[in-house]
Amino acid sequence: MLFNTFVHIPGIGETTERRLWQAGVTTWDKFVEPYPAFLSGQKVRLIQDHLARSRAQAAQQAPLDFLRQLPAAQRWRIFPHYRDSVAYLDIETTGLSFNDHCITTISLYDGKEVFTYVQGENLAEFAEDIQRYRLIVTYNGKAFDVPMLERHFGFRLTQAHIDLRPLLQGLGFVGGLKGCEKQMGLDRGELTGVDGYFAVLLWREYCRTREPRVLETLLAYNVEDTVNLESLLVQAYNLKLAGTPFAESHRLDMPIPPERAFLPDVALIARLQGRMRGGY
DNA sequence: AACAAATCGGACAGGGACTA
DNA sequence: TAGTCCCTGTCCGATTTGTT
Repeated sequence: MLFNTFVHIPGIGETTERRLWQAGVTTWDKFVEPYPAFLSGQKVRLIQDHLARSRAQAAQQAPLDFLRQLPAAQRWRIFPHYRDSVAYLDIETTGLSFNDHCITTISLYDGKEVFTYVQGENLAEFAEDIQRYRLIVTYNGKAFDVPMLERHFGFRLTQAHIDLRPLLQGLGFVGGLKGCEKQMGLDRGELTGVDGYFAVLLWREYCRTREPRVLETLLAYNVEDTVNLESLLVQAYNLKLAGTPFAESHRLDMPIPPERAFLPDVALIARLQGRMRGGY
């Protein structure tokens, strides 16, 4: 809903934007004479100036500049405009600490296809692949995944980035990725109970045994996280929309998850969980 | 266990409407 | 014109939150 947005203009907050919508100014093109009476001449000029700039940016396909002007709490609005170039992203590591950081696997989903990257195999390819996308979607990735990736690869990820954690928190969903999925009706099947720490154990087990099924289980978990990000963002988008006049017209359909490329080994999961409880 | 970012709450400033 | 008040937007600091 970029073309319905006015809060990117300094001096225009959510209240003024809502009043504009109520006055019938639901898109940039509808900001024409006669202007709503509650706006002073000064405000009218301010909005005119900024809209001219916004139109130019939209024409140049420079939505990144547009995004930077948008208050953090409103970044979700750009999502549909990037849908054809989005990377849902999640990484697994050898632990939580930034000191002994070591990325073990990366999973990337672009809405159609799943890509995975494994340390010791093809991890380096990620650096080039990620450049293809204009939007990154993560859960808590601003604080964890992105800094970790930037440190590992020595580059900066300059794409637009929607972090689902604060977005969902604002909608009342807290409790981590798994908690949010549960509250929003997503089911993990055999992977219920597998978490980030378990992924660390799976990697250790894989290093020890070199069993392909161990790696496949880890990747199944990693991919599940990534694929679910799309459903969560679509639901969050629709919930955000509910407070606007565009709830019906801009509503997004729930995505269809891709064919599962990796299958978890249920017996292995049970065995490792047993070992965890046993205190190993 | 460290860290980054967003949110929240409260304080503050400025525009605009109204009155005398 | 001066004085006042309300609404809106912004700023600052503290707090919340979750990642493997």
